[in-house]
Amino acid sequence: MGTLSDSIERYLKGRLSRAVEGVIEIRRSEVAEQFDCVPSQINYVLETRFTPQRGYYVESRRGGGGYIRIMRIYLRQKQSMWESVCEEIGESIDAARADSLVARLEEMGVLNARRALLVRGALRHETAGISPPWDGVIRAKLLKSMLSLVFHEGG
Amino acid sequence: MGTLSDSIERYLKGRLSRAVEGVIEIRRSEVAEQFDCVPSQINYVLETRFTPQRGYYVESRRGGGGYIRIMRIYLRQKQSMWESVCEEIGESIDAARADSLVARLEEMGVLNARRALLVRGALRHETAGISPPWDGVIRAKLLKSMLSLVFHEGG
DNA sequence: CCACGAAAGGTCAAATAAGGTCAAGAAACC
DNA sequence: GGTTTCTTGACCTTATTTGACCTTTCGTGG
Repeated sequence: MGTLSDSIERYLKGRLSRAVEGVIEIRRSEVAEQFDCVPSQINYVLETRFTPQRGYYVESRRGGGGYIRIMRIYLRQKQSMWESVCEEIGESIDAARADSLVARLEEMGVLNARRALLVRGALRHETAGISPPWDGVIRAKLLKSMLSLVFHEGG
Repeated sequence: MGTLSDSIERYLKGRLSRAVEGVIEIRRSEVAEQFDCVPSQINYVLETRFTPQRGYYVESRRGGGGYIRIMRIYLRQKQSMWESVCEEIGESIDAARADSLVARLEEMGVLNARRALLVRGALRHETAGISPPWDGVIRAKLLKSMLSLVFHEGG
């Protein structure tokens, strides 16, 4: 199912979710061997899927006894989360950053799969054919409006 | 029998109706091959027949392991209301018409008081300082995006 | 000390594998 | 006959995989 990168991503997230403290330490070469791929493939997965934008922090050390440490970053409570989300969106946001934000909110359980899809769909549909820099401005407005419904619903 | 596009549409809807969760993932090139046409034909079918207005959401990924994912949103009796609301909003809508639409949806129970307030707030806030005719266009996009979340929620 | 080699991980670019866009021409429909 | 919808193809953008080459760290023998 999916690409090699997807499998590695799933594997790492699986280990992370089972890890206390939300931190794991891996050997790049070991993971590469497990998935029968070149070591730099692991870097690729880390760079594309474990970014700060998506709520991960990665650090590493080279040399003998080297390692890669992956950390899950937990966010604050709902009230301040809405504020920080607004701040992150700002007056304009590009498609990639918007996507990462939606992915992160989905992983955090703020958006279920269905809503995440609707949000992504609306962002794409409503900004189609609009050229920079206005697409970013409109995307920001749409995102803030839709998420305001989600964050402020219920109690 | 209709056109090639009709056949492709029927084929995709057939697969969708048999899919659990109402989601399918296709390979554009594979479907194109099945119907012996160019790949971009698939895009045409998706753009013209699988729109949010009609209750479908499409997303895709390029590159290795790329795919096109199509989701059916079930609306039951609300489907026609959603369509007519979309039509009423159109590509642009002025503040007064937007307000009365929101009021009407609130009276009908589609929007509760809290949400109606959020929608009005977002419309006002996000179009403030934007001069005609763009305020109307943005208002329309905001309204459709927010209402899509409301209309398409639940099962 | 210090140099050096082994043991990590890092970088970058090429090759490959998708899907997207757009406009021109053809067909179907008033 | 004109308008709308469909079909095709040339060209574009993005994502993944692989490999050659680079840098950092640690331990050890001189």
